[in-house]
Amino acid sequence: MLTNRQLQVLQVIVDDFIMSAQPVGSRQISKKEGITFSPATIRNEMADLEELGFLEKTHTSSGRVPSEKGYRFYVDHLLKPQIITTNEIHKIQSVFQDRIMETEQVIRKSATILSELTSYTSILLGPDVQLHKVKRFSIVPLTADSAVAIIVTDNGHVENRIFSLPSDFSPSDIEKVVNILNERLIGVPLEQLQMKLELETAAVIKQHLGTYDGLLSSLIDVTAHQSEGKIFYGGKTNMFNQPEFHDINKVRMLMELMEKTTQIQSIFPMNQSGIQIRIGSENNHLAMEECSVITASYSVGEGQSGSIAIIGPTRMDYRRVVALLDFMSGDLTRQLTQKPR
Amino acid sequence: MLTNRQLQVLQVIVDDFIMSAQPVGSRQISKKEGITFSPATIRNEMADLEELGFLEKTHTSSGRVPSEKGYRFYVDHLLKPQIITTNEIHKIQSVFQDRIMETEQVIRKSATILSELTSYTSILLGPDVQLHKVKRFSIVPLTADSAVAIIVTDNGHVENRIFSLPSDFSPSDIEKVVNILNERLIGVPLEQLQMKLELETAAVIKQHLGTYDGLLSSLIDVTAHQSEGKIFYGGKTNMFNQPEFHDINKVRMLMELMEKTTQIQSIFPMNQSGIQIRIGSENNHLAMEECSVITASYSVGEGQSGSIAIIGPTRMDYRRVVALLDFMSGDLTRQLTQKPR
DNA sequence: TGTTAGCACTCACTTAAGAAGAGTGCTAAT
DNA sequence: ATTAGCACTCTTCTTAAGTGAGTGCTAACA
Repeated sequence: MLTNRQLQVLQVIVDDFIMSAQPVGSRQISKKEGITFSPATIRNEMADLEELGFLEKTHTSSGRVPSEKGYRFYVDHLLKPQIITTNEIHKIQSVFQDRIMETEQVIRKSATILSELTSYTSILLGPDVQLHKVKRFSIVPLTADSAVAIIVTDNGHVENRIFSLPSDFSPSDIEKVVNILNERLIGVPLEQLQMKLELETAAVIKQHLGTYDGLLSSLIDVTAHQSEGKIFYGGKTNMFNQPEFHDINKVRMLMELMEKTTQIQSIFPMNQSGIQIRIGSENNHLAMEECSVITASYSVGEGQSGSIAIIGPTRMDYRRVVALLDFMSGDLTRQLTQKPR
Repeated sequence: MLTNRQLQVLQVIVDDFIMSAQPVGSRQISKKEGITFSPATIRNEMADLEELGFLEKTHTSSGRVPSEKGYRFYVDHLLKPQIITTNEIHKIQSVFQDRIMETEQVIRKSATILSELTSYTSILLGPDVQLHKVKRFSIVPLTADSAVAIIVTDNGHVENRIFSLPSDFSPSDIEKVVNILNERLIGVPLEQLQMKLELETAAVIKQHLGTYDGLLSSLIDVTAHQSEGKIFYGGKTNMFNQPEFHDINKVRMLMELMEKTTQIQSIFPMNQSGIQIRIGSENNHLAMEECSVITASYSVGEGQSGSIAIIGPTRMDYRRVVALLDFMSGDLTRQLTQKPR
């Protein structure tokens, strides 16, 4: 168990290092307000804290730097919630000010604002389209042998895909198919669409139109390649401003990571609500060994949810980012749920 | 006018520097095959070439490096067309191998392949949607006071946008409007849509439905915010591999440039066909003072066209990039025009 | 017993100086 | 006109010494 004084020293060191990015020395600490004991005493405490694994030195005679364990402790026990300013609130709420109605636009703008507010990089995961429900099907023929299938979901999202038509397919056939689809599949969540189509609707279509295997497989194909939750970034280049990322290779690895959608998906914890903080190697990713990721989630109506993340150096301003993410996720949930989309 | 020997020396220097990124010395040149004269002679020629502005030194006693003017001359007069390998041809053509039909997917994949092939950064501008013609309108009501408008174009592109409905609007009203729109506006290019809507169709709608100013302005709004040609990148991080971009600030500026869509648009020459090469400061952009941009354009059917660009260091492999861009733009045009989309 | 002053020691960082090497420009010989 | 020879320049690498921030330990002190 840590003594009060040790807690105090740890807190000051982390706070100071977050601000300055420089190893913190005993003399420097002794000058902080609230610190009543001498550098020598602080050195003793620091030696203890280092022994316990909360602090590290960059070399034998440098000041101390928080270790991952130090950050973890700080985040778990020393993080006092911060109140965000009305200015920040206004800025976050400005996402909705000009009545944008597409969820996608809202998320995109949120990403930008969040990165501007934090000066870190933001990653927003769009709400999971898989849970949207079909509102309307339509098929628009383009040429003799191709057409575009369009699926509108209950919150106004539009999926579309071009597919090839069997050669002997008439406009009235298309109309029939569209009617069948709209009769049978409205209200079905996208994730179940393919299954329903194959198991239930296929038979009906065959019955009404003879066997149109080509069309069916095309339709199934259409439903198979639904886009997953899209990813939006804000402030990708903000990393360049962090002194710990003046090393080309670190920035490069991060940038490369962000180009790979599959890898980025994996930094979001599954099925976790509330604010999650992952520090350094907790991210299980080489490129992010010196990064922390703070995630929150928002939801649209019941069930559908997306995620917000801020990725910054382990030395990031946890207090502020947590407060901002907390508010923004709440605001997004509130606003996106309010108006049915 | 340059002598034959000067041309030869300039060619060797540029070729060598493109490969090695190191200043080229007289001794090194004298060892190249085809060079029959001594280092001393070469030094004399180099002094002349420098005086003429084609070469530069990095310091008093370094080897020579091509100047911008040198590259320009090289590109204009010394660039012998290169034949691309069948391997490269296959790779480029693989874009179409799995019968992707969405133009957007094709472009996206092309960007990736081009960056892999060149190890530079590729930027592809999607074909200009403004010239697509309306194939079908539809409006799908979402809630009592909102609906999504969908425009399908003749090549299968789908635009959609949520808008608010006047409060006293019935489903049958919507049907009427959709019918009117489809009767009047099919075949109209997107760029003229707003104008036609305001000038011609508005009156018809009013006549049939009484004055629905709210709806009209919403519809006009829908057509106003058409997405411009989208931008796709390939190999954004390839720049990190170029030795001249080991400087953090240069990479940062480039990355920031690529985040700004408006600025990126401006690197594409307007209304130019064929291969265009812009070297260094010819790009009129601070971030690209040490970059060259090679652009080509492709077209989809008649009229609509998009652009391809490769951005790399001024020291880029012009021969190869020109050959690849030339082939790819031709292939894209051929394939995208072939099947009506 | 906990706290603190004092001091030797460590290590990164900076500056200076010298040595090596690549390449040039000029002059004189071919 | 071409080229060999040579002095000169400038970068880069290495070594050495000096500086300063910060520590750990010991001994004195409250």
